[in-house]
Amino acid sequence: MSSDVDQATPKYYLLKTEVLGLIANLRPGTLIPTERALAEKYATSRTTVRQAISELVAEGKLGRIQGHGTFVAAPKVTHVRQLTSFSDDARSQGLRSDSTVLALDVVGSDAEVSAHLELDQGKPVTRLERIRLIEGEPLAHETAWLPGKLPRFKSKLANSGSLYAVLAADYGIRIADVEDTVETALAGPADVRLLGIEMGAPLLVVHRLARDVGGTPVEWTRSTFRGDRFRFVSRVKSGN
Amino acid sequence: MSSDVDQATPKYYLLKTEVLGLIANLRPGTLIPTERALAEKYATSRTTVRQAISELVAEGKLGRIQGHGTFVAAPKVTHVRQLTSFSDDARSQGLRSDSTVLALDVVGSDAEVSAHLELDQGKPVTRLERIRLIEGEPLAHETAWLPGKLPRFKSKLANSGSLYAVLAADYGIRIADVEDTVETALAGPADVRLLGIEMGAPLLVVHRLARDVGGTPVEWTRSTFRGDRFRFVSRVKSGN
DNA sequence: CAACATCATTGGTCTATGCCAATGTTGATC
DNA sequence: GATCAACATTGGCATAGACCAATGATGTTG
Repeated sequence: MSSDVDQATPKYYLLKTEVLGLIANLRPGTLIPTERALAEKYATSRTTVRQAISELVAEGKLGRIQGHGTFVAAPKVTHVRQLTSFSDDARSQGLRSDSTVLALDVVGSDAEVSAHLELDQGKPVTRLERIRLIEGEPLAHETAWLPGKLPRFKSKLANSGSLYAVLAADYGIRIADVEDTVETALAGPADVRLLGIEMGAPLLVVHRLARDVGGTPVEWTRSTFRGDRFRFVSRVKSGN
Repeated sequence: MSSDVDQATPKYYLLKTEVLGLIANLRPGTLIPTERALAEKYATSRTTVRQAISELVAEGKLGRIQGHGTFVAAPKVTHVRQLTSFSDDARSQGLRSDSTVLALDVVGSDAEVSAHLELDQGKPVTRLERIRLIEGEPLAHETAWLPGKLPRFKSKLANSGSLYAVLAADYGIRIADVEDTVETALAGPADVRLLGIEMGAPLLVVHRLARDVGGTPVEWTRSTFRGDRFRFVSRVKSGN
């Protein structure tokens, strides 16, 4: 029967608020006190300090480097998605965008890919796996599957860097319709290795299905974005 | 020397994978062993078990209730966003949608709201704060700000439940363009209270700015969605 | 039989502590 | 002066244990 909200606020959450106040006016990169120092200052245990710090790291407010310290994080990068690709988006914001190709090959489609591309399982699909960087920092891990084989795809992609531009210019494939799904996930060892984040960090997992004018699927992509450095923006205009 | 795999992957992550295997073929709602039992079974401490379980809860794979136990979670709800609203989206999927109005009043716009609605600070705006439920379960906390006062807004909204339908039918406001930004956050005490989730759970925070045909902002909304039960879907069609 | 008090169980929070891994500094060596 | 080894510092992982809070079963009582 009793109203009972504030009484129950755990100490680690109060500490989290406290640290937020500490860093409010600090520039990105500024080191904050060590975990052991904070534990002593606020008369608590290092475990409790770590729980507070961990959540602030997961939210993108702090960063930490083992052996170095914990520091104020840089503001989030904003990313715009329309019918454009990653590289176009970045360019439109005046940001330097790069990508590292991890794999570019033709493989047999598995159950998931074939279902989305509406192909029979095992049919050849072109797989393009890339790390996407903005301002030199890895922000996303992206794997795209395209139906069939694309002749001289590698060299053409190397020139442009923009998948959608190559598809349109060299293969006559025009994207007419995309559907994105966004959900949260937590970073595992593979994400840690590829994106340079820490275990358990929140991720935005985006699946994109693109179709051409006739409604035929032409691209199925799974992208993993750093949740701490990223905002997903979609603009929709009424067709009426 | 060292066996390299042990060193690379922390024990809590191995345990996480182990538990994923345990629940792979279990129906939602099935209780898994208690934290103390798991700690004993895998010869580890309860702290380590909790770190593994906590991440699985954050990912929406498990749920837990204090005093009761830890159980397999239900699959995610899919949510479609176009130029539609929450209620329309749910209906199109055959899901029962409700909303609880927490606040419906006229307030002076603060700095953030006035900036987005392109008003002078302090100008009156209509504030509508709601909890959104699907199938009786709270999934989102949503606060919308609309420029000015809307006569008889309360009664009109009560009839329809759909904000966009009311705006169009009763006030002649037609949305022509929306921009959504999506980012991750972690649940604090207020989110815990309103959405019935646990501290530190990942959230999707969506800001929406809607404009009419003339480009005038007509709605600024901040929505907080449960990251564990939700997928954000946006469909974009080419206007070319 | 219904209502209530009791109590064991289970998750939630916190402490205190230890060792490992990565980093950066200090100082010896060439 | 440059190089490299040793060491201190800092975050990362894990243990063992304690107490609290919510839940649900058990048993008592009116």
